[in-house]
Amino acid sequence: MEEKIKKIVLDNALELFGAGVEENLIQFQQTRKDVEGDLTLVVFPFVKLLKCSPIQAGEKIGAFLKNNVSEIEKYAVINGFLNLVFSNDYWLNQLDTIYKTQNFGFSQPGSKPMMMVEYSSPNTNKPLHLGHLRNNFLGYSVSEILKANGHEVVKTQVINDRGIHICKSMLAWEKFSPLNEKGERETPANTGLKGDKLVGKYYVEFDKHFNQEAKEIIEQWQLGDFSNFSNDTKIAFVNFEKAKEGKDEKAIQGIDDKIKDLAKNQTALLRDAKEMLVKWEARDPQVYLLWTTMNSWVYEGFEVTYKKMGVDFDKLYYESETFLLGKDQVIKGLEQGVFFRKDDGSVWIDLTSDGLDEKIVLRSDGTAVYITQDIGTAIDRFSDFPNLNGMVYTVGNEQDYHFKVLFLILKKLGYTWAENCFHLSYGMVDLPTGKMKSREGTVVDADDLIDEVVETAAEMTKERGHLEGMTEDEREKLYYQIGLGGLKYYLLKVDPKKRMMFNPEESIDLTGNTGPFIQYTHARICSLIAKAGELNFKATNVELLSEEIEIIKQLALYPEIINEAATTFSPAVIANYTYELVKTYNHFYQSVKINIEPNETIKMNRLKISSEVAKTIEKSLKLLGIFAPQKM
RNA sequence: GGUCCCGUAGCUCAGCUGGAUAGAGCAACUGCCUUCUAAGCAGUAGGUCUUUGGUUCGAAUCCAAACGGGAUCACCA
Repeated sequence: MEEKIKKIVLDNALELFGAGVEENLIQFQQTRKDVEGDLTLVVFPFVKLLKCSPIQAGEKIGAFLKNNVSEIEKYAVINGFLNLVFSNDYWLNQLDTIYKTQNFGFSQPGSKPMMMVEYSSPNTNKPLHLGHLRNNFLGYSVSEILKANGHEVVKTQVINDRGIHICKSMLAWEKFSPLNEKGERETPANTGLKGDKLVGKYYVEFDKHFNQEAKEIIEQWQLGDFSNFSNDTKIAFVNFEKAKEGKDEKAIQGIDDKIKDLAKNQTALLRDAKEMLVKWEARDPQVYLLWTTMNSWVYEGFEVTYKKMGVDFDKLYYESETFLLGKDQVIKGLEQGVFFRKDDGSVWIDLTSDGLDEKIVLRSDGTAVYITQDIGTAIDRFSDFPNLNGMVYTVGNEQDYHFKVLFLILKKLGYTWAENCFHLSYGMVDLPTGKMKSREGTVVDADDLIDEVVETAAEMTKERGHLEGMTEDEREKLYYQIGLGGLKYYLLKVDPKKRMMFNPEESIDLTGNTGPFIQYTHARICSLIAKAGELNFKATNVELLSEEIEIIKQLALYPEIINEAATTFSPAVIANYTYELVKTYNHFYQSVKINIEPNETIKMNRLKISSEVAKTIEKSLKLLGIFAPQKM
């Protein structure tokens, strides 16, 4: 409709304004809710052209449009805004089009280029936590939204399964796990612990002993005993201690941290962990066996958690397999002159002309750093999927700089697809008590949180739900759908880019802008339709109420909303739209008779509207990874 | 310190490609279930859109600075 009006205005600009007009002068906006109208044209841009008041300009354009666009029934000018009112027929046609269109709002599958979405990408040394939940829900939802918008999508992750952090868990398990009566160390099988939890426990265990050993070393130094340490260490320590004199508390804290780092670097534990990493890289059979064993425990645990979260992946990449991939690319880039080598043998890229720094891409000993493998993995993915057009990396905003550098390097290496790589940079999740810190035990565990949320949903649903006729299994499933739906909605309704506050109490709320509120509206419509008897949604000629037009208006926006959510990679756009739609519908539901409407034609039309709302809710929730129960 | 992000009601968030009187939810207070699921609806109250300048017919929205908060600046990942 906007296009139609725009075209008519452009075609008749000479007659209307006595001059041609630029297309961008024609600005539409949604009519304010408190004034009558279905679409608003901003007339300010034409005032200069017409050399008259905004009101006169509006009247002139309004009269012209009313005479030339059959769907426009009337118009009114208020404060330089031309409010157009569309005819009853127009809205009936809109409703019928929405009803008849398969998957209204979605684009033809495969009509847009193939995209890869990376999300989750956890370390395999500890269980998933609240931060991973935001990451996973976002990545999964963005994938679904891109599919809805016509893209083919490959969901992926790169599993951080190697490195010093993994060795720490392994070492701690070997050193500190108690033996049972059979002489076995702790395993998921003999403890009943979930694999990722068990490995995580030993990561914490490592840290505990690590800190203890560092503390003892510092105490030894403070007594002036440097018998087991190098002269450099002694000098460094003495200098730090000197530097503390006369400083304020904050500065002293900073220096103490540096002393602690110094001590940590001297611990036997870290030395052993590093040694283990070297052995791992040399494929030492014993270390490799330990590594595959403990990783397999973690994967079993992760699988349970992913299933609970309702996310999945099409293709997995393992860092242990990809970490060397980038080295060849670096050598190639070195030949191309993209990179340069320093005297010590390390390889760098100079990004100062792009406003960034120099960045290392290969260590002096020839080993790969983090970004090296990311270069390799990206290129590898595009060769694995020849039709791949772009990639979305769902990674927290603490890595903004990393991705800026990565994309720039790929571009400089000559990969044109680098322009289609996007860092979906999401903000941290804060708790009311502050930041999550694993060391301080303030991390919210993903499994525990989901269990709690489902438990609460169960209690509330037993209290107020409509559970009659449901089996125990169906009830359990419903509690899960409501609990998890609430949690997902809570994490997805906020703009991904923004840091957000996670309030445990609010996350299980059922009222207001929440998942269960939306699910409830869906269930209520399902109940209406189930009780309505035989349905007949043929196009009819009825006089629509303003409440009904409001709903049709919002339904008609759906294609735009999906497109916006897809191009901005923002599930929040879907969440907020769905919430608005549900509010509009609930207002209608409470003030208008539906099933109890005596006029059959009007009743059917209201059910038709209700049914389209239910379908839209169901589709939207699915885009967010949330189920829409029929009864609750 | 350099770079980047953020600052809207008591709290959590929408609105930000400039447009009308800045919106929701939670919390507080009032009403509405003999009628389709009250996990609902209607209403009251709550604002210096951090501040100051600039651009503009028009600024929460764009630009600059200040203040406040955060992230990042490893031959870690």
